[in-house]
Amino acid sequence: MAQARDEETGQERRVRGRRSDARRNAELIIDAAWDVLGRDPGASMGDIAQGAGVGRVTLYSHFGSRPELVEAVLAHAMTDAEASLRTVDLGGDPRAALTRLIDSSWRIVDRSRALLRAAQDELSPERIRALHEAPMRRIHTLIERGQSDGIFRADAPTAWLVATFYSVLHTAADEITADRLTEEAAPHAITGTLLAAYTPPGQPVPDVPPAGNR
Amino acid sequence: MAQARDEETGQERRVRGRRSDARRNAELIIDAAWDVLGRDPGASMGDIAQGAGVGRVTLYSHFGSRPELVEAVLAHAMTDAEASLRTVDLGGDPRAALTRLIDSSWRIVDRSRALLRAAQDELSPERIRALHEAPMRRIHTLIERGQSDGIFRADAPTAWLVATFYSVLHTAADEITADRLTEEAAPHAITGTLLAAYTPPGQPVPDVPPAGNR
DNA sequence: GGTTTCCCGAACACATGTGTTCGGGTTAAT
DNA sequence: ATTAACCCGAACACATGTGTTCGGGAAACC
Repeated sequence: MAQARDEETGQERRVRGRRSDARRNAELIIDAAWDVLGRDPGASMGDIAQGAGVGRVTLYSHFGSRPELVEAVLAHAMTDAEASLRTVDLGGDPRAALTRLIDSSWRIVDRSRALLRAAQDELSPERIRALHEAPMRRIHTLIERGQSDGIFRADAPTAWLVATFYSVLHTAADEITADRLTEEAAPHAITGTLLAAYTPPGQPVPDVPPAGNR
Repeated sequence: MAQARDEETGQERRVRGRRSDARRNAELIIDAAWDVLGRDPGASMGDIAQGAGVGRVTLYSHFGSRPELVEAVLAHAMTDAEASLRTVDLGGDPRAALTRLIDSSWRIVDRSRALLRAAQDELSPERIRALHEAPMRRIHTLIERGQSDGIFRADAPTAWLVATFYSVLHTAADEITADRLTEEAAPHAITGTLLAAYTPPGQPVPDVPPAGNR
């Protein structure tokens, strides 16, 4: 009794005895970790504590180890992403839906790229994939619908098209970082590439819809 | 005088006084590093020395630091890749040429993926890109030709299509590692995706040519 | 066969990070 | 106002890695 699932970490904690400043600090730490790891995937626990304006000991009282913290941060980021993607209408024409999804996804991917790298150094691939599950399911479902409608190519597994989706988004993020792609040009490049990649053989590649009515 | 560019590292070394076992050890070390780092990007200098059947001190007498070694290994791998790609005929129909290029590239990418990760932890992005220059130029040239022939889409920068090429190849490698894609299915998936992604808007997506006459 | 070059284990100095313990001080809760 | 929960600097133990020094022994070169 007197237990509940913590909304962020999913870990069980006593709620009765949890003081308000402790709860606030846990959030400060997660936010700081998101920020610091987002800039430098190799940042130390000390760096993160400092970023949160908190002692290193305090940090360890909330998150027992580095992997534990990284996992909490990634989970938090995925929850955020899910919340943002939930507002996107994935109905109607699959191609239009895909375009909308890209528009509201690519910045998120861009921002959490370094964090993902930190996670890859600390967490197992299975764990990372599990944490990605919620947002990934949205994409998977959309692509699957497009495939059964004959709009997206069905001669490749859905999982492959999903992997391609992430791949292109991450590539765009890398190209932006390297200053070979501007933020303005990114959505057009991504959308054009993916709409084409998803077009069934024999069918014409669609034009990228203009930045309006999305 | 009495100096020459070392074929592998590009570094200057006295040639006159270089004993044969020393030269052989340097090669052993590079080979071992390729192998060990290819399995674990985080492997230590000690691990690599052991893999080469050589003392750690000997390793340091050949490569002054970890970044120096990693750079030499990556350079060696790129030279190898170049040699392999040089045999590919990139003339004729750009789509057919692309297919041939993929067929002889994707395994190489698959095998040097972990090494690339090691390099990313040690070398600057600019340095890594510079080392990739030779093989990348082949792809760049081919894509550019396809674009000016109207076969590949020209509404995106050549650099973006090149980035997409690498991206899809690396994704396939990841999917193979995760057992979500078989080695047999990989070439078809990669080729199908890239041929489609490169098709100009309005034109039909080509079928993937069968595994014959390449 | 003499000389130079190279090998390489042992040991060292150093840096950096993780995770824990201690103890006094602070703050939220009732 | 009292109590229990929490903060947090300092110090510690530990692990792991890098790069260097030393010195005897082995191998290559002429």
